[in-house]
Amino acid sequence: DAVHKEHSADFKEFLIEFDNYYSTNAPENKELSQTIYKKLKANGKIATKTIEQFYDPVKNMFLPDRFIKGECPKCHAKDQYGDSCEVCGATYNPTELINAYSAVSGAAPIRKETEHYFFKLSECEDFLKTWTRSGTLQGEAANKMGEWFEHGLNDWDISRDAPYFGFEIPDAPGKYFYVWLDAPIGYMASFKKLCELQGLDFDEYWKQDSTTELYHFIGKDILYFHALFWPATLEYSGYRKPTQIFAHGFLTVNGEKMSKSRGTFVTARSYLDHIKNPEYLRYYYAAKLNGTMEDIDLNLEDFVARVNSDLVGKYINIASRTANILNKYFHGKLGEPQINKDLYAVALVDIEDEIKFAYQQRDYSKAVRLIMGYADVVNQYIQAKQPWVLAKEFDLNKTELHQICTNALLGFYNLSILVKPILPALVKDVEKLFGTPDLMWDDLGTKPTASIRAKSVQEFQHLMTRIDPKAIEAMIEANKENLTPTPAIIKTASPVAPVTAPNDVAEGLYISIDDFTKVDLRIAKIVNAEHVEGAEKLLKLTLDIGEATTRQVFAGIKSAYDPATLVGRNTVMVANLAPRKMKFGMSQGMVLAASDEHGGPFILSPDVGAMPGMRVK
RNA sequence: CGCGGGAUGGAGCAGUCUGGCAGCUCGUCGGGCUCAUAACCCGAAGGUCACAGGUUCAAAUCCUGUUCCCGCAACCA
Repeated sequence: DAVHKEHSADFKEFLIEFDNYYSTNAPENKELSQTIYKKLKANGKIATKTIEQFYDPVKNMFLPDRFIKGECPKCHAKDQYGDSCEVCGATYNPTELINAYSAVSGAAPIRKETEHYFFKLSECEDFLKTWTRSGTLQGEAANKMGEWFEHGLNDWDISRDAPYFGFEIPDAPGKYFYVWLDAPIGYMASFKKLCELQGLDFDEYWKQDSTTELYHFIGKDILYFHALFWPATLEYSGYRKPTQIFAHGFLTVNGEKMSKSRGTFVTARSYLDHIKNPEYLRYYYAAKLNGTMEDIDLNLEDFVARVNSDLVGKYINIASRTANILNKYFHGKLGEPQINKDLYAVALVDIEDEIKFAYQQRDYSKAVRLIMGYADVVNQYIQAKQPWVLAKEFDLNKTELHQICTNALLGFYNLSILVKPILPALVKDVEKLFGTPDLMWDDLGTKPTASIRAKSVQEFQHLMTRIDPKAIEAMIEANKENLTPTPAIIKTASPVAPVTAPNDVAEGLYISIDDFTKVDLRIAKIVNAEHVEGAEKLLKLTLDIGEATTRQVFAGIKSAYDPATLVGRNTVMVANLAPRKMKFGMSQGMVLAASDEHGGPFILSPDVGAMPGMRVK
């Protein structure tokens, strides 16, 4: 609920509107998920298979592969995960592990049979091959699908045993739908709610042969679910499929992954706190986005330059420079609007359709290039006509002067219509000034019906101000220092928050003080920290815990820390953890750090006075 | 050989599908203008289009190979 609220607020402030912003945890979703499941079952697409899985007898839960560890059956390395050995690289089933134990409780898992429900995806291969190549996906996305077909499609395990969250499977007590079954069904559920609210006919939109167009906008990381499982689910439960699926890439900042230590882990909230105006960012994204799956980069210097020169220097400035003359000489009234040949008949008509097409292709960067080209044309027009020269002999040139300013302002009016999808709030202000509410694409080239009002002229100059680069710096600094995680990363969000894994393990079990004292926690001084060649997440730390020799520990904190800033710090480590051979060398302990889905890791710092080697208890 | 994307003046990008004089914005330099929010207009410098080979009258563009970079995955004790 808290996350839902934060997302709602962020979307709203970034001027993203929903007819119905809903949750997957809704009664409509439960009902639809169960209905769809029953239809799939009636169509013979559901199978049950009894599989043998490890079970934790202490926690009373089945253990996913990655929660089981044991000795590698090939090379006999200790403490290997359930799916593959990191020492010799072998892959195997968890059932093959020697002396397996639960990573949750440490207890020896017992092998227990359990019945799982499968969606027979293997039978959908022909349908999916046709569907994914029927223009529903981008080229790159279709290529990616091709890979999966090459390997052959496996049946999809759609059930999870309790304890799990979500919806129980009908007639199968203790069995729950895997989240990715009901997550996309959430789209339908949300729409169903909207139908209730607005009296729409749900079936008309979702029936098999519905002619309504249905589009999904997703990040490329969840393509698998939306382009394979989802259409197959719909096809065999008697519903219509998406018209098209648009996947886009990830966002990097200054050419790299977002990073806490560099302060480039920019959340929607911290952007709003520091930069304030959401339309700067909307414009910048639009200027960079195209219809492919490419990642885009938020280059902060470029961001400031681009917004200031394009939006303020070119576009807004047209209004500013003309409105002032109108105010001074014509009481802020527009002249008789007429279609100017140079500005409209030639320059705009030429690009109007091209811009429209670019928008339709989701090639926003192209649309922006064309629009700004038109802004140049208008500025050049003003320059060529030199209204300030005409104004010197006002009586002689009155009519022409008025006409020029009117034409230029009409250019601004048309520009505003062109950028409205990108800058809705700004254009709303423009509409007020012209007295032409709800401008639409078809209004291009038409004349504003009302003259601007004299008292509004000043407002033209305040439509948008420049970004102060200091605000960017402040935001970066604040994100560096204030490592308190703020949720809701600016990223390519999916409409329904996908849930990743079950982690709500049943409560009620305590450890004894003896169990706790088994853990030897020590204050450790970081005497050296360095990057590890070839490792994406690891830093190699050399720790002094008051012993004769230092400890070498690999820690997965590279994403959040610059090694140089760590050297000399004191922190807390587990000193009696069994040494472990990692890909890059032995790790002799573990550094403690906090993290959750909102952020992290954050390593711990003792209060001043703690010395290396002191026991933590 | 795990998968995908990329490499084009100092920065950010277009152009590649469909081969035909290498383009846009910012920055720099020079000039103009003064209506405008250090804005706007004109001009200049700056690129062996990552590298090597091939096809062609002609290659940034098509083909082959190589290098480097980014994202995913893996490593997170």
